[in-house]
Amino acid sequence: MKRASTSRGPRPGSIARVDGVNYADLGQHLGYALKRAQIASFEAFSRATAGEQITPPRFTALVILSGNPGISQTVLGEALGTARSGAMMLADWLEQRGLAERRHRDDDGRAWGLFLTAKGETLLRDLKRKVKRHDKLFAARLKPAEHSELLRLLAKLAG
Amino acid sequence: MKRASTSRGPRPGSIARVDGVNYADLGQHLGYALKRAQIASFEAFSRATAGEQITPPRFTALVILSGNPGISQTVLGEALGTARSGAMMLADWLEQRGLAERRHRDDDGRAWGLFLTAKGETLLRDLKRKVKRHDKLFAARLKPAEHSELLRLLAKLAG
DNA sequence: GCAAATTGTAATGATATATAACAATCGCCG
DNA sequence: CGGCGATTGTTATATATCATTACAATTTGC
Repeated sequence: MKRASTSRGPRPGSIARVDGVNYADLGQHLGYALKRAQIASFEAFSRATAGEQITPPRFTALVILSGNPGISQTVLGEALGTARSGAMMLADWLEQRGLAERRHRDDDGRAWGLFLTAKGETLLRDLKRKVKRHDKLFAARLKPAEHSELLRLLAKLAG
Repeated sequence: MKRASTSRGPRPGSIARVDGVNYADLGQHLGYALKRAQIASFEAFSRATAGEQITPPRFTALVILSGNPGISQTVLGEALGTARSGAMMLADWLEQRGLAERRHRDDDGRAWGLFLTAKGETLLRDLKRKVKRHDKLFAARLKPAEHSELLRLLAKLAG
């Protein structure tokens, strides 16, 4: 459906810094700082994946499928932090575009295993490259040491 | 409406690390790391504001209103990164609980100025204290120096 | 075998938020 | 002064995401 982008002002959700507005000590709040950074990162992601209809959850699903061939939809949902039904819709979406497929499982008649197709693998490789490049571009404001330090701190924070 | 919280497994959206799942190099992606950290932070925020129906955008709106008395709804929307209609609903919500009020503007017959009420100021003071305390608690995994370094890097990243 | 739990699925609902349309008002420019 | 475009607040509508609930098929444990 492609985002319209006909809007004039700052892109929705961008939390732009507006001139003349006093933001008080908002920057001291971890949550606010994280949100702002995440939005900036999301914009970089969008630029990287322009054209394709890839969202962060879809990208994550591709990565996890690639690293865990035959994973069940329930486990995929847990890994993504969504309800089973959410994993379902993701799987449907991937399947419809021929990026993944469901295969019957021998050991369990209820469950289906999810597998990336060759097309899915190819797309993922391409996406990873683009995302990494844009990540680097986007994080160019940081020195390399700062970049890795940030990743370390975020991981530590997320526990 | 208060979240149901009847769910059994990991809280939706938590992106829990699931045993036996291979996450590949997901942790190297800034966007993923940010999201995970933000979710953890959001949970801390929810704990801090349990009882009240305060969401991060509402909290941000309170802070901005406090620092910018008489701000217009359009500017508030820009500062929050939402469409005007979103700022509208936020203002409605705040007004309904007596936390803010709209006052006519002398200089512009179309625009309304937004002001925190005394009740709003009081609530904000209380919230700030709680949020700050939980932020610290939540960020306890980081050393104080790391905490401030993280804030600095995030701000630098968000530009 | 049979009850309970699990899996995938479908239908529904909630929520947040963007988009579009509209009236009132302002500001500019002739 | 008059009119036209832009802006503000507002409302209604659409959309996207995601949880919740219910259900059939199947597995597992007793």
